[in-house]
Amino acid sequence: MAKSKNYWLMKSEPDVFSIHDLAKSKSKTTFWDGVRNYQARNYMRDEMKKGDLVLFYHSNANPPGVAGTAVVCKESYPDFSAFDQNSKYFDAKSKKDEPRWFMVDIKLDKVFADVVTLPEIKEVASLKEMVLLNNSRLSVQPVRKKEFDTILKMAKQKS
DNA sequence: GCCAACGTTGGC
DNA sequence: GCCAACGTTGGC
Repeated sequence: MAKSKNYWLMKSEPDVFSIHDLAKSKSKTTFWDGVRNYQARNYMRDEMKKGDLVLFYHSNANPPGVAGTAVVCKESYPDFSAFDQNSKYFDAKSKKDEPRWFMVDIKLDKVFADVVTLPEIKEVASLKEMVLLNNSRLSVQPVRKKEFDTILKMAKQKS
């Protein structure tokens, strides 16, 4: 029996790290450092599995929206930026022998020809229950398969 | 740049 | 354990 995949949405500010930065990264892969929210951490640490699919969301962007997809290619391990005093993500409370923050690696899947924008997502009745629309501040969040597929379809229709 | 929503911190 | 104060996120 094939194991079932989980679906996620991860937010990044394109001024900091956009999907195009991911496309330019070595092996089109990056580590998702800097998450300092317990709920988001728990999803990454406990539930994200290799092969899970991710909607790559541009927050604080014009327009905000889903810019493409990625795949989880390495399961959770300590976020080493928390140990680095020179990092803006440094957290003295995260110890190497007892890390507080975790991250995963993701690899680019597709860059959408056009961003599926937040206003477009808001217009779709079947997407009304997305965490994105109901807990706008959570930067790593689960997405239902149906929602993931709907957004892929919207991206295709635009291209 | 504003500000609503919400998570975190810390005094008590 | 409550909750006020504060900081951050993120849409607009």
